[in-house]
Amino acid sequence: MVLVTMDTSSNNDNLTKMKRSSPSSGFGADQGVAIKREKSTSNGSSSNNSDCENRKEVQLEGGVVDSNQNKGGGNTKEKSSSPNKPSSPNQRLELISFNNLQTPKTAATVRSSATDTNSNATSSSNKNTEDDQLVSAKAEMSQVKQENERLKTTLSKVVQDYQSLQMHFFDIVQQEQTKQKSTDKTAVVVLPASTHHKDIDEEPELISLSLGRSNSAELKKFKDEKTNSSSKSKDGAGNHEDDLNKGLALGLGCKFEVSNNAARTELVTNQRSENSFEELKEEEVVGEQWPPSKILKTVRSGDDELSQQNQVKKARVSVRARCDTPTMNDGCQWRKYGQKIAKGNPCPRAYYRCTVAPACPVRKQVQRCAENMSILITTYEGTHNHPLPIAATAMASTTSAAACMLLSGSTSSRPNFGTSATTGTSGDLNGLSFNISDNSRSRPFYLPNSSISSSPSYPTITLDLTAPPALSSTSASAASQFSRLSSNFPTTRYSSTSLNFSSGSESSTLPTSWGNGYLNYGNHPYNKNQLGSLNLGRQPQENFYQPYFQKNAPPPPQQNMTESIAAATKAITSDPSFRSALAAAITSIVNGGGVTGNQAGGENVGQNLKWE
DNA sequence: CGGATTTGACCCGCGC
DNA sequence: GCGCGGGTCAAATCCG
Repeated sequence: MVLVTMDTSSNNDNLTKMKRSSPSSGFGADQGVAIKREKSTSNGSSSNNSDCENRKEVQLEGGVVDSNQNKGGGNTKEKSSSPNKPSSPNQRLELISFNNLQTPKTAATVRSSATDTNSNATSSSNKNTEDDQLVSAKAEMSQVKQENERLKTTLSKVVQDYQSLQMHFFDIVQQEQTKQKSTDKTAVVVLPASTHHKDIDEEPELISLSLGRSNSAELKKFKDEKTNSSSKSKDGAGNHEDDLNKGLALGLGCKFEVSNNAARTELVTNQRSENSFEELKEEEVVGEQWPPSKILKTVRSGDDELSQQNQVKKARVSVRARCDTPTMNDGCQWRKYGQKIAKGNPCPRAYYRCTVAPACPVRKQVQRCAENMSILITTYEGTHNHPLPIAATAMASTTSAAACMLLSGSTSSRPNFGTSATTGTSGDLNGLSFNISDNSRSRPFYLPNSSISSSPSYPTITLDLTAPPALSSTSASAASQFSRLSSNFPTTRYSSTSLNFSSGSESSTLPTSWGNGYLNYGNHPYNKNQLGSLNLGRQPQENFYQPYFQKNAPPPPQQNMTESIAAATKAITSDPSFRSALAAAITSIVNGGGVTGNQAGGENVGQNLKWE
């Protein structure tokens, strides 16, 4: 609803898309109203109403309308010609707007009309007819009044929501501004993970989430920012209009630095957050003209890119899910380049490389769980440097955000997930267990096939979609097990995060259509074949959640990440049939910050959902 | 025939 | 230094 009130004209298409992609409602009146209005306008455009836009404004603005449009006998005529039950949404809109604005006048018109009719009546039967008409008109009027009241209530609620969100946003901006000033002026000291019990308000670092986009564009900026870092840092509280955009630093590339040079990490993240919004704008302009990396590569030194890529590459997201097929169909195109028998697992491990773009660094490993062959463990590594197929956006955003979450937890910016442990953190977000633990130590406890996460130096986040939370899942039990042991290992270099998003009593099977239709805007040129083979069973739900979170999740700079997840998971758990809870939750983090979805080829719904 | 897959060889990091 | 294991390469093979 915020979307509608903020920028009605520019988001019509998005609303249409959202409506198309969200056939099921259920998240409250706001969503329902948004859909209803959009439906009305879209229908109006297809019918004989050329002024549907005006009519929509009438509704949204609550009564400022050209009186010539609705007053007088035209309205009366239209009203009387229409049945009590509007035959179409458009007609209903007419009634609503008419009633909204012209109720007294129209009532008077009706009455006077009735009076005139009475005075001119020559027979009792004729008079009775007029009385019937009058009664009918009054009944209709009361009905419309009721609807008008309902809409007014909805509108006021929308305005209220918008204002509260706006206030929330400005608060966040102010906080970030304050933090930025302090961090710019002081040397950043990254505490060991064991000391990260501080409140989330003290987090000096923002999170840049990648949605599978190439980091080349951002890398360029990163480098530029890096070159200007000293001056900017000295400026401290300088003129930072861009500070307004802090907290929205959700870029399209996973830009976490997981390096030993923690200070650099801080610098990078701070600077990135400073200009991230500008980057988003730039990327919007660039649109689908991806990748500009070729140009940018010439500007950038190879070392920067390599190091950056390595840092990104180190973050891994492992997804455990039940799957009968050899690989999880995540919507992306992969080419197998190797296969190995890993130690401790009779099942071979397959290595895949993303082939959507020739130089895409993203790779994945696929291996069956040794203990349960029905469980497929897919480990993603790297960030896509190309626009992703629609079907792949969910997984990309999920893994990317999960990786960022992991990395944020492993660096100084550890979200306050429930109880904080020294190197292990666990929490419960609306029934979804969430565990952060030291990778190198927890693997033996957590991953049955620890070989899938080969290198202990890689921070790995594990998303467990296999076990119902009621039964203590492997990850949860392992993580809690580790939590007990974690105090023995106070130093953490990389952490491993386990997200158990199994919801309800359903032992979730693999959502083989990761995000297929998740952003369903029709046929996308990519992966038509894959789309055809995808399981469409959960599409409606997935379709719905993204717009919901995009619109409702507050802009989470990293301190709000936990809240975001909590809100997302709350919404998730409210729908027992929802199986792709993970994707939605992560997406809520990503999109809640107004990320432009360029990875989807510029067609992402969230593209226009920028906080202004 | 071109693209994808297979598979043995090779490289590299790590631990002993 | 050596062995082990993970990861990658690239030639061979397969397949549509």
